[in-house]
Amino acid sequence: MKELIIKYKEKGLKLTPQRLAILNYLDGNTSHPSAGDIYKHIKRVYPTVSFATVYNTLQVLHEKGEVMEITIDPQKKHYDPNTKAHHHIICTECNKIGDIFEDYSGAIRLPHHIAEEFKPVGNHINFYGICKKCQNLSRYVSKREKQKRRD
Amino acid sequence: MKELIIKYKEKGLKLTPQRLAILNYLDGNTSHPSAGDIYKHIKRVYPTVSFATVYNTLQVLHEKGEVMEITIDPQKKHYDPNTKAHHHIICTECNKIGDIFEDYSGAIRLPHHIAEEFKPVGNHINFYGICKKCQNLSRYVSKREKQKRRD
DNA sequence: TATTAGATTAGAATAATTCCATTCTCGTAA
DNA sequence: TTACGAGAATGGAATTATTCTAATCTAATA
Repeated sequence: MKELIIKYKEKGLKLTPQRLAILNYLDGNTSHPSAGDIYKHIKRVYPTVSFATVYNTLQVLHEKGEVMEITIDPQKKHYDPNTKAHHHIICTECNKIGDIFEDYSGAIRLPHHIAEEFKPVGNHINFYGICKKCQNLSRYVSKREKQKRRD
Repeated sequence: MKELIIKYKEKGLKLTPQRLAILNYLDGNTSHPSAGDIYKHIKRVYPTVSFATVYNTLQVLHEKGEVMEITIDPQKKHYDPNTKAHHHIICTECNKIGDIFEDYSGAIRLPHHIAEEFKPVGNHINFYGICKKCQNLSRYVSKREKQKRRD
């Protein structure tokens, strides 16, 4: 976190209280929050914070390579402050996201004819599964009802 | 396509002109259209078609396993009538999506501790790259300007 | 050909995200 | 310190994707 603040300053970015709160919330956070999750959390401390600020900050952080934008939930983006290359698994029932730090880089090379057309810049594996909790719930709760339980 | 119609009927679904138009548009389509793309196209033939019909049809097709929902573009879902397991590459400049039919299934096994928590149901690799066209364009066009060129 | 389950429609509602104009403030230079 | 200016925060409107709803229609079959 300290380093993040320093890095932030080095890049000529202003450290406002709102930004600090967002940085603090993200630091070490493994819950893969959405912009809305972050907004809700920051709002507790800064009730006047605007969505635009959250999005702006996330955009800046993303541009600086300080957060990962996760495209795994078709409803919305999620964010991950862990920028070490890794992958994710999402529960198809409750949308809970888990981290996967296995290194598959050697195993998922692009086929030649694709590499000829696209200059590769990265990759990300979306795994889909059903988490323990939902495996149990699904015995008696429909998916629609579980949808309602999502925060 | 023929088979799809038959399958469609077998499942007790009505074959309306709008649905047929959507099925026709999707059949063999490798352009990974979004719901909006499909809507725009069908509207030419059925000017009164509603977005709800497009979404309904896509949902039905998806439930029946006849189209793949692609979560690679954070802006919106894309659809792929090719339901053979495969992966995708997206151009980070123009969002063009390409297919990758390489089989990586043996190479991307879940780590044990994850497999213990999640019952696996699938996976999908998102590759990111810059397509030929954008590699050339990028010599003199900013990303913002290219954004505007997206259809 | 009448029936009806299921499909279509327009439009409203919702949700995520972006945009914009105004106001504010952090960080620096005097 | 203090004043300044670039960049940041704000509220609210606007956009975009998607879902919902209630009324109307129609494909398929009896």
